[in-house]
Amino acid sequence: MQTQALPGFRDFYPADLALRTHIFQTWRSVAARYGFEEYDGPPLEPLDLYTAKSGDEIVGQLYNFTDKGDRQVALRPEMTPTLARMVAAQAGKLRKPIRWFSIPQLFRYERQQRGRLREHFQLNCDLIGEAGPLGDAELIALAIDVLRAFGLGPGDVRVRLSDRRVLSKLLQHRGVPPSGMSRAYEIIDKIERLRKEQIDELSSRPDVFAPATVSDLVDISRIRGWDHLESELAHSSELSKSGGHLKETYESLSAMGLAEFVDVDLTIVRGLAYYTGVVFEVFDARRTLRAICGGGRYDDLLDAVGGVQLPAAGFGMGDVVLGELLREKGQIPPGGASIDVFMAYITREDLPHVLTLAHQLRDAAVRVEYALTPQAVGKQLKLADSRNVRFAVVVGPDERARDEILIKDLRSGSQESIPMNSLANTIKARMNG
RNA sequence: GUGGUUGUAGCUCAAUUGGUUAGAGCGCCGGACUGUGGCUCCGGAGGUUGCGGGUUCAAUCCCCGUCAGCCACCCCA
Repeated sequence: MQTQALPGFRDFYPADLALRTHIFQTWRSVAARYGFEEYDGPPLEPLDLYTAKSGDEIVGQLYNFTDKGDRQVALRPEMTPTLARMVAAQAGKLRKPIRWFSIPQLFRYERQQRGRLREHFQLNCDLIGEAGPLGDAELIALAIDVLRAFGLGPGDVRVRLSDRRVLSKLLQHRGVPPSGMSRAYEIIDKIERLRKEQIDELSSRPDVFAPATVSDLVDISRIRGWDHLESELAHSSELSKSGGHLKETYESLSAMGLAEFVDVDLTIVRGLAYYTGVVFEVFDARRTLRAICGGGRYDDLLDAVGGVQLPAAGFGMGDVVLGELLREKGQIPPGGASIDVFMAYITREDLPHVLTLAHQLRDAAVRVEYALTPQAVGKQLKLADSRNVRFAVVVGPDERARDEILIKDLRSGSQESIPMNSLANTIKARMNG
């Protein structure tokens, strides 16, 4: 008998599930502010939904198997292919732009590390049928507002914003040939994680992006902020034109008052091959955790998956790293009481009255608990206290003789006798008070 | 998948160079307090020292394997 969940999988005890619920509620409420509608798809998909796009090597990272109908299947590692299929199937009847979000549980067969499990939940927001920069800005603003709703500010989280079209033009301008572009992307992507020796080593041998050099790549990777980038783009009108979309995206965010969260930074490339334009990631400001959120524009994917030409952009935000950051920042809401009233009784003869009254309260939507095994009153109140409950009601022979019960406010310690038949009204009145 | 590192009670951590019965705080349970919670005091339960093997008179400690966590790769949700 296994005593632990599988590696990379989580048990959600009530306190853990409370945090998860808090995260999901916040996600849903902010997505709703932007007019996004929730959808879902199957957690199990045909394997080739993923291999067609990413190649066979992705299989090593998937939970895949052959089902009893001899189908090659996989637990979904991401939502975008499912979304692309769903949208493509009904592209003709859906009003554009489509604003959809989902909170899928995703799976990945990889060695786990902190912030990276084999299973997680991810908020996915996608905007389909809009090619303009305002669409990108809308998504980035949504991501930022989600984090703001969790109590995080620009000192806590940073959006790093790039555009592959701009990066591509800059690389081209420095002499990178089309054949060396993906290698150059790869190096830009990891350049700030490389040690100096590794950079020197790269520089010492000719690479496929010649005549551009490693120091060209280093220069580009050091561009920080829109103003800096804009001055780099001023070298040619073609370069300048390539930055138009990113400029409008940035300026839109600025007009929303969100520019203080955003750093233009071309080292954000993102591994997924299907991104075609603006890409962004969100990190904790101290950069001690993995990316909290990532996304971008993927204008060709729906065509590739479903033969429908629709521009699209989206992002994903996982619950694991976000949860760690919230814990670090003390933004985990305290657990509230699970019940409103604890009913205690003195003798067995009092019990039927407790059952009657408790049920009346429950019918009135009051959360009630009582001892299921007769115990000393002190113990019953001790249990009530550990439940963090507001009111205790004591039913005993003395009170019953007068047709009353005792109601005690466990916060203040004050108590009084009230008529038995007024319990529900009294509780409801005091709960609001 | 590769390399490194860690593993003692539910949690956080102790335990002389390998040496009797592996301890403490918090938490949990019980009592003081048989019609009143929190505070205090007292008591109790809880460990195959991750697991398996080896060295030794003797292993929590040294060695090997394995599992799990963490870190760096690979890869990226």
